[in-house]
Amino acid sequence: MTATRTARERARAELTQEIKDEARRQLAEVGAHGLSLRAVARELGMVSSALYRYFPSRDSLLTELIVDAYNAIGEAAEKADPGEGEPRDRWLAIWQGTRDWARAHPHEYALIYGSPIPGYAAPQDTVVPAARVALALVKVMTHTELRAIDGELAPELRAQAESLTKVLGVMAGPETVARLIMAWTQLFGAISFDLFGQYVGSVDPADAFFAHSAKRMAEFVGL
Amino acid sequence: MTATRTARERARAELTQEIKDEARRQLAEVGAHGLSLRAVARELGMVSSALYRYFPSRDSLLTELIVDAYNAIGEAAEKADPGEGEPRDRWLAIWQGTRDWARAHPHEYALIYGSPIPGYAAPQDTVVPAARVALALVKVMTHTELRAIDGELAPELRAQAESLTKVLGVMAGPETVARLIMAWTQLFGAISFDLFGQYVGSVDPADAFFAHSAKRMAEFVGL
DNA sequence: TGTACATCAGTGAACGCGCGTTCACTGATGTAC
DNA sequence: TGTACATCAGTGAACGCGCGTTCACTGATGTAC
Repeated sequence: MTATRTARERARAELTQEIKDEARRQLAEVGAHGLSLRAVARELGMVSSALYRYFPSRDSLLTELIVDAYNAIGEAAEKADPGEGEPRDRWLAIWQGTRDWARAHPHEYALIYGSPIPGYAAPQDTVVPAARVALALVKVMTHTELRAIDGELAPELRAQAESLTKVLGVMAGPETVARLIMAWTQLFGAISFDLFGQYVGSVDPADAFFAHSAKRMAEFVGL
Repeated sequence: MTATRTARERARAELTQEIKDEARRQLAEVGAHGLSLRAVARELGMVSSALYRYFPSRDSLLTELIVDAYNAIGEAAEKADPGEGEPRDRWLAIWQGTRDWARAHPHEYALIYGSPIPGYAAPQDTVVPAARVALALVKVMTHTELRAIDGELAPELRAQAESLTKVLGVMAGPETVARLIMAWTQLFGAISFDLFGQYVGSVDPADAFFAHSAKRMAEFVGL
């Protein structure tokens, strides 16, 4: 009976989700290092050993949370992109959407863009989700007539840029590719500085400054 | 007897230093959250309660490590600055010096520029040391004829920039000040992305890319 | 210079706590015939 | 449709561990007269 088997499987999927949700909630309070299986189980009214039916270890739960967070911020970036219209407007929308998600989920953001967790090695599963925001930005530039930018590049950087050009399929010279990576760095640098408190005393609140950065970096990459 | 009293005080100062050094060493292995007073004491051949003669609590030890780290990276930036010559060269030297320190002390860097530690509130003591790198960059621009840059700024950002102009005593318009903050963000954004592994798959190793960023941001702020 | 006293560093035991993970188990859900 | 068996979810006790902090104490170092 497929229907009955599905019932058990559905229950399993639901509880797996509930465990992750509760873990995310606790993440917000105590951070990644403080996340405790026992506390999660307690909150769900289960005994701690029951969690091992769903996750083989604490690390595997953490890994799933990390992958989920990358996907969530990536999806936020993609959904913010109107997909048509002025490339510059699309670019700005993606910047805003990314920042909005980060501000709404500061601890999940810290989980993926903050300090690495010592003793924890990011598995291969995180590579593709981690690239989604960057790819959303690249996508805007792919179907666009870019202002050509020249510049001298060190041979090492030129090689890296040219290799990226192939992978990304972006129609741009190496200088532009390098600037694109700078823009990507600027995006997350600004979000991190804002969320981690470094702008206190200079541009806090950082909304206007962030919007300004988004514009300047659009120009900077030739949009 | 001043000499004798000094002996005891010197012993105290030395042990305080040894405790901090050992704590720094362990920080590199287990991260801030994993730093344990008992482990530090064990390693120094003391009993854990003895540490309380030197630090009233674990948090106070952490605070000192944070302040020390800000001062160390600030000093690295200041020492890298030749103090004379072409402003652009000084700018590049400061960028390199800052990154070099960060790469040599990745965990101390993560302590100050990584995720905030949940439940830990940075005390006022960190504000001044935290500004040293930024101030080193500002200093280069203070005694320099800058290329004037115009641009539209949102009123909120304009007000923040003008207020900063006064505090920093920098001879530059608000657009330039905003760009300076972007450069500062770019500097630490790039270091963090490098150290935290986000450049793997694109510009790893990041040496050439970082040097390139330093140059482009120098131009960007008008140097 | 010598003695009585005060300060301070370091000890060792204890308090009370939480953690990840394993394991043998019970009872419910699902499967095969 | 009914029965025998297999799978799976969740239990509860236990293992072995480390943590921050307190407290009464001993003995050495420094101070005042």
